[in-house]
Amino acid sequence: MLNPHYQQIWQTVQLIPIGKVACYGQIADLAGLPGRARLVGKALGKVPEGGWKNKAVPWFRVINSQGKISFPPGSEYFDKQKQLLQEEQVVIIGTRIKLRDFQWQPDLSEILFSLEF
DNA sequence: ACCTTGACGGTTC
DNA sequence: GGAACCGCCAAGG
Repeated sequence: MLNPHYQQIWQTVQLIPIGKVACYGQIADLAGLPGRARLVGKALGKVPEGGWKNKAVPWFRVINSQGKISFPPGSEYFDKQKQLLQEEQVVIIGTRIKLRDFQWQPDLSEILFSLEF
């Protein structure tokens, strides 16, 4: 039996559209876990390699509230995440992404329709 | 039951 | 913008 909170988090992350990003706290809120941004980070670190429910979890679309990648610059995962984002046209200036332009802004109906808690 | 660990967040300087 | 500081809280040991 896998941790139920992790599943909610992975499911929510799968809703982030291509070319958009979301921050940890935002995912926590949408997943019904307000105030648990750090749990989102933990959950993403435990994403099954082969995806979940036959779909890949786009972990790389989750960044912190300052618009930055949460891995140390220069680390393997930092570079990988940066590359994957750039491949879908997300613009990164220095180490920063303009949330104004690229943050996912889901509407209520979108969430209610796809989330089954 | 206690302690440590986080891919965090906001506040402040 | 950036660094220091503190609050947060489930998970896992």
